[in-house]
Amino acid sequence: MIVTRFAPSPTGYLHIGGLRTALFSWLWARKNGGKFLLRIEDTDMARNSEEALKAIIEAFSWVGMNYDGEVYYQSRRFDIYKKYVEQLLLEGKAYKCYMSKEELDALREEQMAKKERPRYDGRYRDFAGASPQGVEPVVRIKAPLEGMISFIDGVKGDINIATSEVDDFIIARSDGTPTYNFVVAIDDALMGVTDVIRGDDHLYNTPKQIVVYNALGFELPRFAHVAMINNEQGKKLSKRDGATDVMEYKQNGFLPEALLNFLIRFGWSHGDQEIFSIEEMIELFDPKDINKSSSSYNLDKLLWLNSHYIKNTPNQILASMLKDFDVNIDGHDKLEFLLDATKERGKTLIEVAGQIKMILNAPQSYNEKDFKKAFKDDTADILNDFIELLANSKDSLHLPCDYHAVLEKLVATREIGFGKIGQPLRVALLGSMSGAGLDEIMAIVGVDESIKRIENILKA
RNA sequence: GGCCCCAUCGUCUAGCGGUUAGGAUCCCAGGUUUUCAUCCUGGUUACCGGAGUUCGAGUCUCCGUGGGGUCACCA
Repeated sequence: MIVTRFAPSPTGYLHIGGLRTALFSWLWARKNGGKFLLRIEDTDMARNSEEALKAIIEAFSWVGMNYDGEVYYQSRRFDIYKKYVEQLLLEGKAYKCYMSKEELDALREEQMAKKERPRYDGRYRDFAGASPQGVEPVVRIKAPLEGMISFIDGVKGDINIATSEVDDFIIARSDGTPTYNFVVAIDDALMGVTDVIRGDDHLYNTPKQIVVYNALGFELPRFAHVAMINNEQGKKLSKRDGATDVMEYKQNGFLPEALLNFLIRFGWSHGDQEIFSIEEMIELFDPKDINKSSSSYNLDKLLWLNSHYIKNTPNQILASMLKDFDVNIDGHDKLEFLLDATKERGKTLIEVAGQIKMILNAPQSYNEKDFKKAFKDDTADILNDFIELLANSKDSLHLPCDYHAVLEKLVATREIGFGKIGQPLRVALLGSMSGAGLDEIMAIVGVDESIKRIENILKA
């Protein structure tokens, strides 16, 4: 069985890079009928935030990525890790190091001054003397001294890292709490994770974790390190790059399907296909198709995808999503017209909501340029004629085509072009010269409101 | 700086030794539309550089250059 996991640390919000690796992991598990687990890496008690944790879970729920079983919290598994520390100590695969933080810092500075790679010098590795007093020791694991640590990465291929790059790293702090690389390896092994898919900023953690796997006799999972998504300048994506928090996309009127579709195309593709439903993603995704190079984040494509998904979302569902954007049209008798007239005109739900508000609320003011452009000497005359025609056939006006017939009649009898009436009419109805179709707007707001809006502009 | 990874249109990418180097997005032009948007058609734009290997290289090798990652009692 395939078991994957997503293991964020609750130190900040879930950003799109994290969501993308989560998506990859989730898809791979779902495709294989396996399990996708969620584990919270909160071993550093000082840096955890309850709020961040909630935000991560909330983001998962918004995009519809469901994890299997309960959420694992590393902070609740300390006794497990402790047992393994004891075991390694007993077996001589780990040892206590009495070097103080100050000494360590001094060593590091010295090495840096000599332009050497900072690394622990192993001074307590084979220490047999009496325990120095006054220092709470840390526990370090014995990393191999010779050769290479090698593994096959599912994305990048063969990775070989010299053991000189991996020092005897700390697995338990002086306060007894375990550290990241130690617990990750234990948890992945204990949870039965078969495929570790994560950002390639973890590539250098992998040899360390392999040291732990080997020391404990655990079987290695497959690793797949996915290249980063950079910002538009090609630099590392950071909080400062604007909308990187997943929930911000929701607030900005993006659909989760659009976001997921957007993200899966970073580093993964299937021929020339651009649009993928969740079902297709599950069917087609394979980590072996992930490409090695990093990519740069760019908003244009997301906007395009979002408008595509908006256009293809059933009106009822759209209506319920629009509630978050100050538009409540549930139960509106012209709901279908309203959304058909606006959903093709907005790249985000915010824009669609704006279009709807423009239709539903009589204009408070008119776009000055449009007003000037639309209103000629005979415009008032034409609009008055139109009001009369509307009033006369008041009872038979229901559908957009009914209104269209009236417009055609006016154009025919007065022998004018559509623009003569269309442009000023649109300014009267919406306040500006661009927007939804005239017939639709009038059908939605009704005859009386349409007449009222025309009368209003005639008074202006 | 050491180590590791990467390199095709502005961006996301296809390509897997022989292609007029394809698609998408963006941008521009035209068409459709009473406006805007949608939609349709067309167009501009790319193999980082240099050596090899080969009859033939975007594709393989090496070097350079550029970018990224990583070097904690953070995760």
